[in-house]
Amino acid sequence: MAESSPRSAGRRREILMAALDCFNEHGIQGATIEMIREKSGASVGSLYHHFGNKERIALALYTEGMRDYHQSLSEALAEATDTEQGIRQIVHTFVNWIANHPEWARFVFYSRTQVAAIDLDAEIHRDNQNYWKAIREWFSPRVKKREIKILPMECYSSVIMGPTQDYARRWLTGRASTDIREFADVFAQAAWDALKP
Amino acid sequence: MAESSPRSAGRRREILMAALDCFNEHGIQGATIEMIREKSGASVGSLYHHFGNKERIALALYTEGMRDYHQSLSEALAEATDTEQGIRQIVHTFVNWIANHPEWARFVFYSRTQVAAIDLDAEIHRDNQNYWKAIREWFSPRVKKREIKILPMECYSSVIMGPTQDYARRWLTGRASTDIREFADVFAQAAWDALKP
Amino acid sequence: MAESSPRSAGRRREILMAALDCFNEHGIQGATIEMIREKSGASVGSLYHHFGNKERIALALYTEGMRDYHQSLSEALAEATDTEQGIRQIVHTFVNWIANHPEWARFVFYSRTQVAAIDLDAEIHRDNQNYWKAIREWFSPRVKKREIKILPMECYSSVIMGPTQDYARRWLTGRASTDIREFADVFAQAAWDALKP
Amino acid sequence: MAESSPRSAGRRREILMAALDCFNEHGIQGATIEMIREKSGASVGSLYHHFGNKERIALALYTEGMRDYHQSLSEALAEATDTEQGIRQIVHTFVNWIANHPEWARFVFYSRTQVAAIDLDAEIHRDNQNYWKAIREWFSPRVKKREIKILPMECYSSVIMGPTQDYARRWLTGRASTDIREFADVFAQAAWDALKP
DNA sequence: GATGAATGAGCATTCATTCAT
DNA sequence: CATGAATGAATGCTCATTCAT
Repeated sequence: MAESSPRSAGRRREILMAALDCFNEHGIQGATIEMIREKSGASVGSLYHHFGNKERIALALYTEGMRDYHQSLSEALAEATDTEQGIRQIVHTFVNWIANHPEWARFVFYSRTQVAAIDLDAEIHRDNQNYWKAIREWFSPRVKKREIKILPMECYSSVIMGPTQDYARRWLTGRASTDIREFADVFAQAAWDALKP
Repeated sequence: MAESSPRSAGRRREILMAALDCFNEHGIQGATIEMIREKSGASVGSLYHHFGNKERIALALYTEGMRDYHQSLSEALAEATDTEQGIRQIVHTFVNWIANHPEWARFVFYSRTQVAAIDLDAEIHRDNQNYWKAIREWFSPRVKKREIKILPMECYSSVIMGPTQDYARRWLTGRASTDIREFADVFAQAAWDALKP
Repeated sequence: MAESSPRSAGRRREILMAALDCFNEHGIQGATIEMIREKSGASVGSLYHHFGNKERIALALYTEGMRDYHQSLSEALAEATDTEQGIRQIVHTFVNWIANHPEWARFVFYSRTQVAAIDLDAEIHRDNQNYWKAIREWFSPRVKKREIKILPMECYSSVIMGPTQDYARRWLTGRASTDIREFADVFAQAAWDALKP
Repeated sequence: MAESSPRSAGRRREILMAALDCFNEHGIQGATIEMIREKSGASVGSLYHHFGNKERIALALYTEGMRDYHQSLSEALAEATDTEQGIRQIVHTFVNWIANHPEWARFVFYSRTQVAAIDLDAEIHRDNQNYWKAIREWFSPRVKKREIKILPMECYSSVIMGPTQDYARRWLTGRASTDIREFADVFAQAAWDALKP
């Protein structure tokens, strides 16, 4: 009663975390309610009480994960003093977030398509727009001042994040073994090399 | 590229192509035998006669897709005279293959994890090893001759293919609209910039 | 007809009325506690506090509905001076009650079987017996005095009420559109025609 | 293969008959697929193979039942030479059909509302229109020739069938014990009394 | 009296797979 | 090689009911 029922807040989180594991191990479709139930310790009814259906658990997971990442990035960009440092920060923030939340990162990478197909509300889409708006606001003036090389608009994110993302996918699925943090500088450098005027 | 092999003729091919669409639209798990049956025009019995079970349809699709791509790449590398041209060829070959087989590309990108979980035979794994061996054979001497910048081994493929791959994912799922071929040079340049000594 | 009894006041009545709508729309089995909760504005706990379970809501509804109708009929018969007028009164009272309480009438007609299966207490059965006893007491002397045509005992109620009841069912479910009151005389006449000696 | 697979025709019928019993005993909603499966001896999959879902079993049952009854009535009317005999035939045909197919009759009477709510295709509605059209074609000329008393159009069917229907409901649910056939003449007479000019 | 989170048995339905023809 | 009826384990989800606050 005091400040958000601790009981149910706990339940909700327990369910979410159990679902994260299950979805990563079996995919959203492959994971069963029963698996999530067993892992979370909640009852089936409780699962449905809190989320309504399986897809909405996935949606909540995706949304919360992305918000957490977007938050980290915003804070990093806010602190970046010059352009080069900002670009490097983008890569480092990404790498750190992945390393700190590998399960969440895996889910977000590998379930984007499926989750997007679910998002009736277009909640994710809205979140995404806000995110890109913030990114653009940081970039625009720097492109104008020619502190960043001119590229087709649609290529920037791929050029900056592509290598990191590719390695992250491999690392998160065990196809690459070296901790991604060891390569953060390599990828940050690659990004800046590709963008410096 | 060769004329369709006799094994792939008729019914078999129809089923495979129908399955490709279904898997891309619903995922391997989400697609049902009934969907594939309807789209292919074959009967349930015929599906099982040709492939044994659903997973093996996915496996066949993946294997054939990858082999076709590997073939293209081998041919391209064989023709590449110098190192820079080779690196550029890698990107261009990738881009062209994606543009010529978008449905197949989508499947291969988005179902890798699921298919890998299926591959009891480790057939894919073997194919992959052959592929990487060929790649290494092309690269090694050029790294030794210092025609390519020294990077941690595990980073090369991410640095070369990451941006292209990232854009390809966005394009194939409709999140980016400009034809990937228009950016082939941009990504080839980025790759070479990152690797030139 | 008396002012709502204290037991029926407030919450209890709100729940009953909400349940009536829900039962009519979805049937007793098809209506859910959640529907009744939403329509009544009460909480789940409150529903159970007042009625114990879903079936007992239906039972209460049926019992109160029937008692109200029986009451109307008793009063009507008490005022009937001669036999023909009495028979006509029976039909008119029925028609009026239906027209004044269409929702209640629908429930009572269409849920009789289901409610009967519930009535552990046989409360309804007892009510019914009292009702038929009263009817018989009004009829018997008139049959003896030959003021009513002799028919097999079990046929009387069907002959008197059948046409009205049939039309009522059709009207209450929208299969007939003309207000049943417009035909009250037609059906009263048919009843008397069938019974006059 | 010869003339409609006897195997599956049998299955279909077995399922239908099992469902009829279950629906009558528990209502459409109350009957479970498991009950029908057990009683019919078919597998769950077979049930769904033939009917698609539970509601469509009910629909098939209703449709086939009504068609059978409509057929009987058509034949009876076709043989009726004069008007009085025709009216009596309507009642007798109804009584006989009920007595010969009591389970089917119960289902049709007590599930009409629920089945109507299911009938997306309005198949029943179409059947019904054909039925009423045939009835009207028999009646119209006789009303014009004044061989039948003038009543409001919507009242005819209630006046003719109401008493029989009311008794049938009571008999089929055990609230009346005398075989309905014993009263066929009583109800036929009542109908003709109400309609003779 | 009121509230609503939690429970879990029960249900309709799906779908990969088999096999007789 | 082809067909499609049959199978039944597995699954997502519902909903009456309880009970701590």
